[in-house]
Amino acid sequence: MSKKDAFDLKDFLPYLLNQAAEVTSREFQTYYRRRYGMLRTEWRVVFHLGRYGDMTATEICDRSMTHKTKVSRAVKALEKKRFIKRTVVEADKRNETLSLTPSGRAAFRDLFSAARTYNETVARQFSAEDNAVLRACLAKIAGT
Amino acid sequence: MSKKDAFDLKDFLPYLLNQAAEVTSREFQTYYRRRYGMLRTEWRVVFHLGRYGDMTATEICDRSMTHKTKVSRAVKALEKKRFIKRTVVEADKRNETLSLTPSGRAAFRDLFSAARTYNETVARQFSAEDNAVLRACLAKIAGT
DNA sequence: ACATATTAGTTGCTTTTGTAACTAACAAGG
DNA sequence: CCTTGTTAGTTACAAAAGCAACTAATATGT
Repeated sequence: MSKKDAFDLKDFLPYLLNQAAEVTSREFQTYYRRRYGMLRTEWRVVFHLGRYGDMTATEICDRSMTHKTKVSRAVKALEKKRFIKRTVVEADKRNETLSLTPSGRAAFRDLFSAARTYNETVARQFSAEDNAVLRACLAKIAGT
Repeated sequence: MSKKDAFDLKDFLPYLLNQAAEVTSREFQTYYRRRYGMLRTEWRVVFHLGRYGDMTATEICDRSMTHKTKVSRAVKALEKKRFIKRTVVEADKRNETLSLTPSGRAAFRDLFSAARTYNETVARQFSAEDNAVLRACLAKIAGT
């Protein structure tokens, strides 16, 4: 973006962000997809339950900024694959607490460590300072 | 990602990148969507033709790393809206040169300047150095 | 020249996502 | 209680994307 007219697709942040997001998503996808037949939102749900403990679908929506229909469908699919189970909350029967089954927990442990490893292979390309800047900028843009 | 076990969704680059990409895409989308009824790939096609001149669909695929079916459908839609037209290349009748119509050119000028403005509002949040780091990291991750 | 491979682009079918309308459970004011 | 409003979650329908098979044109090796 040096000169006035030299505005290029590669200078356009929405484009850059999309390309980068697509590359990393595709790469990591192979783990949860090939190995567990999960979709991205399903992996996110498993991540939340495994990392933060049992919670309701709405809590997952709030924490991961994901729309409730996406989470609803992910929960249904994960239940069918026996990775999670639901328990209606007696005190308020609108709520269902979600929790991992043993095989869900096993999948989580595997994917969690794969995620850390993958994350490090991406991060290793950059210096510690650049990594910090990158993460801070992304978090700010994402509005977190 | 400070301690060994403190690996969080917000430390996971594919997640961060996706969130950031989604926010900016949604924001900028309103321009081409509301004003011209375009989809993202359509806007990319218009951008390419307006910024770099006439070219074929395959060239757009290569330059924007977009799959050919997406471009094919975008071209069809843009043609229907009278933003672009196609001309079969006589030397090799498999190729079609795409070019903007007058109203396509007008839309491009408008969107091009909106894109620059939007880009600056995002970039303004960060120092020049951080912007450079951000862009370099994204470009590297995207593999460009 | 002819069988085979490659390239440009399209189409059909399936999967995934988005939007909005819906049910069921609960809350709160009168 | 009973109307009105909210919240959790689901579902139906439409829009969009992915994938693989397809047509048509050209290139290549023999």
